[in-house]
Amino acid sequence: MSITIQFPDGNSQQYDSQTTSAQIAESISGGLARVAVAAVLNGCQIDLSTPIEDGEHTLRILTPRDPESLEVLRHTAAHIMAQAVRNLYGDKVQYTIGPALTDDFQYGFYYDFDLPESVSADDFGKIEAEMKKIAKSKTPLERIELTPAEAKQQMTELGQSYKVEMIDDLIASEEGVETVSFYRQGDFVDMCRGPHLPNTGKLKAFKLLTLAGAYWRGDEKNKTLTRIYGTAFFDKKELAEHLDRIAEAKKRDHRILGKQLGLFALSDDVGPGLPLWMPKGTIIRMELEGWLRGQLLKRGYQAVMTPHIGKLDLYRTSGHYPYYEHGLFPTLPMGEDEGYLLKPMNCPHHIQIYKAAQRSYRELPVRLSEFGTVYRFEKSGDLNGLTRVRGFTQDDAHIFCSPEQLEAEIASCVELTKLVLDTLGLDQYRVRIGLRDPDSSKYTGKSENWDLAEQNIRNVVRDVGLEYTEEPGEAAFYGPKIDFVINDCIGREWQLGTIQVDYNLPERFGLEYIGSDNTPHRPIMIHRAPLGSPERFIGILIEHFAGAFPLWLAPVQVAVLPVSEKCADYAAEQTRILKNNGIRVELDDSPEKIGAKIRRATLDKVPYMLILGQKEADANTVAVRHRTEGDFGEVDITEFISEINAEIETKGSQCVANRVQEQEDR
RNA sequence: GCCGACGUAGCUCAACGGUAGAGCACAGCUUUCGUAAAGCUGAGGUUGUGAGUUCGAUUCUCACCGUCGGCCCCA
Repeated sequence: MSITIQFPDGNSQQYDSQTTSAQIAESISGGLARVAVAAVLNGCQIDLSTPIEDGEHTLRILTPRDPESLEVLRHTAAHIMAQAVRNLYGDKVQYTIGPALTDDFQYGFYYDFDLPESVSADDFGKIEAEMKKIAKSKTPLERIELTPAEAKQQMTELGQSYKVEMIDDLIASEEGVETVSFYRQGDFVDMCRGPHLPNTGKLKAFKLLTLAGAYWRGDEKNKTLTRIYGTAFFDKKELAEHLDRIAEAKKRDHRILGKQLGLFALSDDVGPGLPLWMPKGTIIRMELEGWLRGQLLKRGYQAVMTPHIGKLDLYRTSGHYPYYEHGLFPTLPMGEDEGYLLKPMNCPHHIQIYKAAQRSYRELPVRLSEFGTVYRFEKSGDLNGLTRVRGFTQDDAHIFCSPEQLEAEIASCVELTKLVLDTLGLDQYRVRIGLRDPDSSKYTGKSENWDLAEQNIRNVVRDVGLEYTEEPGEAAFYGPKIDFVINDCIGREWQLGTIQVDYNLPERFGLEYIGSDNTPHRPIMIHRAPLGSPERFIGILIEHFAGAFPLWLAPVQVAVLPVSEKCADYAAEQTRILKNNGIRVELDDSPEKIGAKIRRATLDKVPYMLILGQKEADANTVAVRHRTEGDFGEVDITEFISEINAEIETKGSQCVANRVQEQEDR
């Protein structure tokens, strides 16, 4: 008997029974055998040392060039780290899981341990040293397969209770299992699916990055394990580049830039998670909100305003209370009354506005919009700059419409959200459809309504041609939603825009409109927020632009920099002209040298600087300098104003830098 | 909330069991300057808060508050 192997190039080759992919690689070339990491047999990843069964197969040898190889490398790195931790902290260490991560911006792998003593990041040096020792030994990794009963017995003997639990789960799983695989490297054995590197010596570039707590199985009722994150690459240069990338990304952090640029502040005295908008940050918000208000008017929204608190009972009706009690600020007591809540959502208030008048089918859809500030008691450990706060605003609106109107309205919300992202150049987002988790009881309303709403959403995203993923369990408690999810500077995901279809709150609140048949009908609601929240959105925006906002959003659009006090009057006059033309301008009349003024304005990321000296005063011109493009030369102030106005109005698609570039090209 | 780390001047950071220092920023003076940092002088701190150990704590211990990284959660 023999095996027939078909290679990716289409060629086939016969081998003896039980040949391994390592041997096959060797038969192709010694070079391939040296760099081989693992193999893919009939689409499944296997170890190089796995003997191949008789028959016809396709086989691909993985080398560091293949993307899958990184996963194998990092997975083995996690095992080597586990062995290092065992060597240092002894046999009382309990092992749980240690997966490779290939999509994460920072981390390449982690391992969760239950440790007999506490470990801190200061210990990384000695763990890394131990890992280096293990790598240097070039110990082969050997796969061992046991029956579940044998595996369980061994793990029980070794006191590895988490592994015992995992084996029990494997046994109880629907498919059942015939074997449980382990990997041995020297005297260290860990239960693992594999595949792994052929030996530990291939791990040459790695670094431990962070230490964190993590609940066993992600359940906060369980014990907190110690998670160590690290990363690994095939060569040291890639690792160094990766670490540079992380360091570079961290410079965009909105919490650092927000402080440096004076955009917002958080004060211990006011309270955690309650951002304060400083004058320059407020400009960004007002510009963004003003633009969005204009878009809403065009789309037939009506602006409303509602108070920050409401009776507790309102939220019982909506279902927010007591379901979300853990996420609410405590009730404000009110004598005989049940008390009031700081509103965690605007929808109950908007619903009352809908209810405050009799509604006819002729006036649907009713689109009520409000930049409504809400308060949610986020857990202290969850707070994060502007991206996770306790007091924030939603660019909220609730659309009340008929079933016939619903999908067009959803589509319009998608269009608006995309317009917002496109206008700001946020093109790296993903779309998530949050569905209810069929096994959970946290959702309100009838199953038929949920099915309908989920179908409405699918219809729209398909029509619009959005790429999306469906994620059960991500729905709001009253309805499924379309979320626009964006990464921050270190790769964490944040939900910005959201569109939620809701058949349930109209029912809970008994909403109606009179149809053309002169009988009452129930409207459907859409909850939507294209920014999500200006706080979070601007937090992400700060990182997206690295603080260098486009002209229309820039807190200071033009810095006027007189070369010396001799031209102070001319500079003041030009400043006044710009101000009168609605430009946000700052005059730097400090007794600094021009280089220092330029430096200051550049660090403040002011888009345009006007350098004004005797020459410009004599010629009645301004010398324009761009924060990144440098000197643009002299121009008449009226021409400068019309150019930057064009850049402001077109949100940057037409800008002075382009004009100058064109001139240079000519 | 949980695990871990951190908290010193407005900011970034240093130092130390004997009550703290630099750079930038700030103020005053000098300089009036041409495309990313002029010079001098000065002011600025109950070392997050509270307790404990100690002759003495900012330093060591504990608690609390806050921040950061994860976990859980996210209407």
